Amino acid sequence: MRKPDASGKNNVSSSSKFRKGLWSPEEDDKLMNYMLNNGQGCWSDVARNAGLQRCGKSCRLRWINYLRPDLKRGAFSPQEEEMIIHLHSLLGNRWSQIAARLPGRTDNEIKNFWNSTIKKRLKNLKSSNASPNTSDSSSEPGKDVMGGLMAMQEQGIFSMNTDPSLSSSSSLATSMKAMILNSMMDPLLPILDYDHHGLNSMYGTGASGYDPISAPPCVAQVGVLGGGDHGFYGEGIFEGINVEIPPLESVSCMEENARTQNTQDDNTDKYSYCSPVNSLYHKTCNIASNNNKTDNIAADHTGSFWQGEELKVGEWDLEELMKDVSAFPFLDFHQ
DNA sequence: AAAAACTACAACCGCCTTCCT
DNA sequence: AAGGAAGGCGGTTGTAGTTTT
Repeated sequence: MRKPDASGKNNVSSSSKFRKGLWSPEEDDKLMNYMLNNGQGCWSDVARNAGLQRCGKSCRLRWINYLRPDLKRGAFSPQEEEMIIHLHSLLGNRWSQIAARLPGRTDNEIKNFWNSTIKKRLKNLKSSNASPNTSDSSSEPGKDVMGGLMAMQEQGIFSMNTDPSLSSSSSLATSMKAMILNSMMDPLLPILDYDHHGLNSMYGTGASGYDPISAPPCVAQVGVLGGGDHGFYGEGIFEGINVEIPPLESVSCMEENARTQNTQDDNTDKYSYCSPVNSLYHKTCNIASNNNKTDNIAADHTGSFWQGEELKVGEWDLEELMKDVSAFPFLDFHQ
């Protein structure tokens, strides 16, 4: 942390007229009062009009990460932890999108939490789970995966639904377990990159190039770890389950819905995206008011997930997915 | 008790996208 | 269409506080 400058004289670099470093209580008061009285406008105007020697960016950050009244304080709950792990397995390091689904939490907070706590925990888990006899794990990754799931379940990271009717008869469930576990076990691999085990990036077209933003839609053939060598798309068929996943911003068809919802929400507090889950998508639209198409995915309630035999571009609906965790029978977020 | 090591997290930086002129 | 300004985001840094040695 940087030292706050109580005098207000220092921390103003000679090359910039703006103050840097920790915010003093006086600055916080100024910004808070201004925001509560005037609301958000152009951030550089906010800084100027509030009488702050800060750049607009700094004010924005301070407001979003610290002063906003709807922020939750305190430690993450176990449920939030589970949610973060789960969302990270789906979204990678897209902290803002993860934060948008955790009311009252900021991307910075989640990012810090991940880097300081979860990442370490998973790393420890991974090393403790790595048995001395590792020869089998490379040839039978599925075993490794299930072992890891068990270990994480024991440590309370999440619980597995052990109902055999759900876990053993469903190749999809098995595949999803493996997918999520893989990303959990190695947080450095954003989603999947299991070239040699039949899994590959769900998003990218390259073997290891994870770029969900630029990558075109691809067909992810959900298979079981330890399957063939053909990767996650193309010719490799594992269990005949094809899931076409669009890049997250391929949602032009959703924007109309988002706009409609925005209209309804015009009178709501634009800064408050702390809301009940069932209205989270409304708020997400507001937060995404700057045409953040990615977040608008969350606004689509007309899309379907796992409903059709083949999902089309634009039907990937993460919010729907998150809303109904029963889509993931192997994960129990309500323990 | 003091020093070293570690942890948590606020804030900055730089890049990218979007908006406006 | 081009260019600049502003906003948004993820990565990284720096340090106060805590724990360990």
